[in-house]
Amino acid sequence: MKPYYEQVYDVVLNIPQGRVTTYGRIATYLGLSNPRMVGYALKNLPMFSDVPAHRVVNSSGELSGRLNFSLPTEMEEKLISEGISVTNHRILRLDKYIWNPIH
DNA sequence: GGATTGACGTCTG
DNA sequence: GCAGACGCCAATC
Repeated sequence: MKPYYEQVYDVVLNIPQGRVTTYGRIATYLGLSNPRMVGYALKNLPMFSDVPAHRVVNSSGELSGRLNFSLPTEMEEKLISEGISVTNHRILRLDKYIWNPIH
């Protein structure tokens, strides 16, 4: 069994382009009792990694973790370049872009 | 080893 | 819809 944070990475890596998911969904999918663990795992994310952490937002669709990125502005641009409407650090039509890990 | 903090979510009022 | 309280686990001090 992988450490919980590696499972988080694995789920995030499976998020298709142009789609996003929430901390709670990842936590529920992995059986984590606390969604906060997902955020902690992403916080511990190595700087040189291919994990698209910018596709993970909170339940409101807000980019709550953008300040933790080395380049917060680039994070928004990535989402926009993937076809996701982002305004005021928030995703519009979140229910349209939301993605379930189970799939 | 106790207290604090944190990319959060859900329940209540 | 918004604000406050609680929960839950891991890392850090």
